[in-house]
Amino acid sequence: MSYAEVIVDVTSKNIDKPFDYRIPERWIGIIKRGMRVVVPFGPRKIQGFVIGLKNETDLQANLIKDIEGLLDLTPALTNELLSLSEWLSKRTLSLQIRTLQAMLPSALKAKYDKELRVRSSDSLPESIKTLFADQQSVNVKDITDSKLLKEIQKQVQHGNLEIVYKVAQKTSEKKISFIEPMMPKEKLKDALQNLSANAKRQKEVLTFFIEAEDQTAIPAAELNKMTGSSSAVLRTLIDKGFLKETKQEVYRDPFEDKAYKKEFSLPLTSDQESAYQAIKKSVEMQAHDVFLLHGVTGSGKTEVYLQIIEQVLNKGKEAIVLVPEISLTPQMVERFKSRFGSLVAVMHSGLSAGEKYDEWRKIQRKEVRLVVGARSAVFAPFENLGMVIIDEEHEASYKQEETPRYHARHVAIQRGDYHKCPIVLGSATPSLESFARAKKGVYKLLSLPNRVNRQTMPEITVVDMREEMRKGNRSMFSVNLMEKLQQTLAKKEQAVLFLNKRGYSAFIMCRDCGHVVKCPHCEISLTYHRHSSSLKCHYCGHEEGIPNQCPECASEHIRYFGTGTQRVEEELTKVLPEARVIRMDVDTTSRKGAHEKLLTSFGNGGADILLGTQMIAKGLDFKNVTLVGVLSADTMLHIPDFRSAEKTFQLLTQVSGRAGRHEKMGQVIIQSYEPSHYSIQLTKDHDYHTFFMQEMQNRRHQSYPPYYYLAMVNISHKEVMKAALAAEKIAGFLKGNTDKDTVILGPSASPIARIKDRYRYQCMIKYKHETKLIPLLEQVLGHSNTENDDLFITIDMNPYMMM
DNA sequence: AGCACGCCGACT
DNA sequence: GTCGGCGTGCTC
Repeated sequence: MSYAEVIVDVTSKNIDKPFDYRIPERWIGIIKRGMRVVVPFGPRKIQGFVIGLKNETDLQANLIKDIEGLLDLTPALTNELLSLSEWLSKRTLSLQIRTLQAMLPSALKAKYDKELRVRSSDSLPESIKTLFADQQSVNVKDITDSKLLKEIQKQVQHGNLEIVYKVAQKTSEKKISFIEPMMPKEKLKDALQNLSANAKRQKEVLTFFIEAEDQTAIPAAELNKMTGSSSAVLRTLIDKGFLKETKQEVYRDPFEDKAYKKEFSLPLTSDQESAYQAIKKSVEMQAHDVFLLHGVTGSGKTEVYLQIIEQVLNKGKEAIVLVPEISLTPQMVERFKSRFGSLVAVMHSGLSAGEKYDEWRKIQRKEVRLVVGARSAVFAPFENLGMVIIDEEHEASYKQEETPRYHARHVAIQRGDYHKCPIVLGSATPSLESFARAKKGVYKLLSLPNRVNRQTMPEITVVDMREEMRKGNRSMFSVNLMEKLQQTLAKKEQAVLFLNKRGYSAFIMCRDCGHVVKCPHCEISLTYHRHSSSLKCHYCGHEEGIPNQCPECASEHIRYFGTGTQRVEEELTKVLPEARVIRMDVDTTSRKGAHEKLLTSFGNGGADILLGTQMIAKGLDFKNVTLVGVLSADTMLHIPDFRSAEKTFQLLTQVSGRAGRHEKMGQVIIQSYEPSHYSIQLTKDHDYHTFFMQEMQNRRHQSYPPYYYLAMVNISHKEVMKAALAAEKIAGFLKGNTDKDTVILGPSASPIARIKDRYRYQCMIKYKHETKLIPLLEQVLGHSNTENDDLFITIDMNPYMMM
């Protein structure tokens, strides 16, 4: 095979196809599909992925170029992942290079450098000679002086300078040096004698090796610590030929300082047992079944996962467990680590690029057989996959909101089909899509309707906040919640207070005219940042100072509104001064590890009340928590999203589930301004089924999923008119070319009408069977950013974000 | 996406 | 005359 088909690292529509390259003689048989290579592309050099090998090419011999470098010795992508990338590109309408990159840790992304080298220094001007005074090559990026750049261009043309294009990967293996003696002890003793009298440190190092039991290599850092030496001293000894330095690759271990107690299987309840048996059967038959494990909060889904994984591993296969933003649930990691020890790799957003890379390599090298991770872990390069488990399958974070806009559930099922293995979706509040499929028999439904150890579900009380208001209570705590908080504190038990974050980020408002400072580039109000004492835009990064007077009415009565949690905390200390409160929000958890620290502290009884947003809704399991308060249940009901009721129900159920998970009975207070809304009432009754039926009716009437599929076309342009016009045209085109039962909504201005000075329009497509849709949308996409038009079009198949 | 080539206005 | 602006077109 002397030619390779290469997908090159260029994000452009017309480049998104395989380019043929000749494989140099020395690499024939070495270069394989899935390897990353360096190829010449036009005047530069770029990274590419080998997706195919062949003996012939249709290309003229004079046009073809040689592969110039190898970036992998073993393929970074398996054959399965290569075809998965092709499938995914088609489904999500994204460039194949984007899907290939999405499958790899960001450390493997290419880093490009342009360097200057001198070819002949004879006629170089002084300005350039000084550049090269103390170095062989100069990075073009470091040169900012435009005069100098021009001179350089001239010299390049004259052939006196040359540009060298470099390709490397972003982050590489971590290597540490090991030191070992170069000679037997006897010789070392001689060397020691001959050292000069004041070489104290050198003597200590040599003595160390003479006295050491064996002569094995020891990490330099450790050696330095033990002998009080330094790298300079070691360097000298190495240069003298007494010692040898070798570099060895090590893993960055994010869990280094943690010991995990080995834990064993717990006995299963009969519900758990029958779910377990059903999945086990499918594992044994190597059937590609999709299970929906519907288990109420506290029903022990995780234990089922753990035991079924054990089965999979025992069969010599591998497993992937997806969890939503895992860094938020250290308890979960702990359970997997303590059950499966070093067989587990962990992949989540809290890890550095290097740490993620190392975890990925453990998978690639088959050193682990199980991955626990967030969305992207669904691409773990296992070749003998036996199962994918998606915990909290309804979570929106499984949908990637940048290209490629894929849903991990979709990818998991596709992989399961390839490997002929079962997929398990678990949730207390399944997404409507999944539950509907389970009812239709497309997925297999398994139920865990009871909590383990026969605990009852917590008692939920809904408080009407309008009523509180009428009674003259203007605080954010209802009388009922206050009483319960006091009782909980008196009993030395703990409470969790949950605040729906939306609409509660810190902002600045004029008290006279109500003006809120907005971003000049986006249709969104600016967020107040205490540390920098400034206003920032979360969409474009715009930052400005805090005004002394209202820019609208010049009033000086400008008021700062803290984040919801800050305000609640303030009020809480006023009404319950004796309570110890831990607040968890973006402010208090931004530092690495802060999250876990706060949770551990709370778990150890370091506080009475845990106050927080979304991040405390999931996976927390504390014995002493008996009260859960939801301060404002309905803030999410009013966002422009057909899933808002579903999301509200899921979130409230999730939060309520934090109460009374162990021996002590739990209770939940939900405060609401719209207490009769079905998503709140049915949370109260723990009635998922009725909620499902009710919500399905709404979806049917409005032609939303799961009755229809969705696709969202987003159109943006710097000029309102051009954006609106293009949107109009696109909608017209789609209306004219789709089936009768396809509904085209819009175009309409996006809920956030402007971001980064670009006006945004959207157009939603609801369809049932639309075979022509993908090619149609490809055609639409073809008009993106052409003719230097500055028109951006993006398409989201199956959108979760309507903004 | 970059990068080079190429064709027109204002400068040492 | 030349420098340098950015429109156009190509990349195995």
